[in-house]
Amino acid sequence: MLRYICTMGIVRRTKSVDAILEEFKINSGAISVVSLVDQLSSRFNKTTVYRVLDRLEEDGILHSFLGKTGIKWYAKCSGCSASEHHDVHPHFQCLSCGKVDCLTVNVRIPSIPNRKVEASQILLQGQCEACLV
Amino acid sequence: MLRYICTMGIVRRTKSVDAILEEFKINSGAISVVSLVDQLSSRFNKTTVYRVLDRLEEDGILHSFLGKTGIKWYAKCSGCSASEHHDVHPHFQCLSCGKVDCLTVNVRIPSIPNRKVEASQILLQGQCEACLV
DNA sequence: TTATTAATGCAACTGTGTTGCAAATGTAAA
DNA sequence: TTTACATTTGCAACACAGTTGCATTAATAA
Repeated sequence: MLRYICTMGIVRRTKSVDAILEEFKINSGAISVVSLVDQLSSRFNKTTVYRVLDRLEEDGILHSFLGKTGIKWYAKCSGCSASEHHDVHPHFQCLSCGKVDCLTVNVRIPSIPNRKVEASQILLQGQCEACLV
Repeated sequence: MLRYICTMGIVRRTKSVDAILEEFKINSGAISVVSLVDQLSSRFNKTTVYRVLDRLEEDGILHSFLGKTGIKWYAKCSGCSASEHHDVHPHFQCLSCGKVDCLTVNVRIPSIPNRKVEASQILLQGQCEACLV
């Protein structure tokens, strides 16, 4: 009974779920919601795209973050589940081609006196492999 | 001839410029544009607030960054000018009281193979001094 | 096959930020 | 002080990302 195991996110395997997961299979990097809505606009309503992405994130299949301009991006999670989310890695946005992806490097956050750091969002920008001349 | 020295940002010392700088004198941390527009709504139009903040940033008096939800925050620069911007420090947002400020710590960004990192935005979240029980 | 309920589409909305333009205001020079 | 004029402002309308309510559609357990 799928619905009891997974009460928060995806319950039914619908065409939109498949289509969105397919996009993340084709594109190994991160995808902005804007481009995803645009890409799928002939087949699905933008509200649907937003809601499916929400549910996939709840299930730990995707994770989201904001790009430089504040728009939302999603990328596949690796090693995450609905209960545990291990994605505190940095993201990298290429200033030439615009491509965004996850970095596997670990950025050490120094301990801050008198504060408790509980989460971090790190966005790096520069030139990606393909754009480095 | 002020207007020739400083062609990009603030040229005239107007009431709105004074009022906004005053807010940053009162509040030592970062201030979100939303709260600033709200705070000053009886005296200035929101467009004016946005434009003055833009100009103060151009002159290197303030710097801006995005909070967790993608809204814009401004904080006073220290050691910056219109030509050189030294603010690549992390920002800290308290999850309890919502206060945001600049951290003086240096986060070392490890070099990423085959990529050139040119900029970084680091937002840390947790408990600030006042909220740490 | 049917009953149930999750998922969808649509339209209208929210919130943040932007633009064009006429009117107001600050400032250099007379 | 007054004048001249570019900068700054307010306003209204817009742009854009994302959300909400609700009736309809479709996936799935039985």
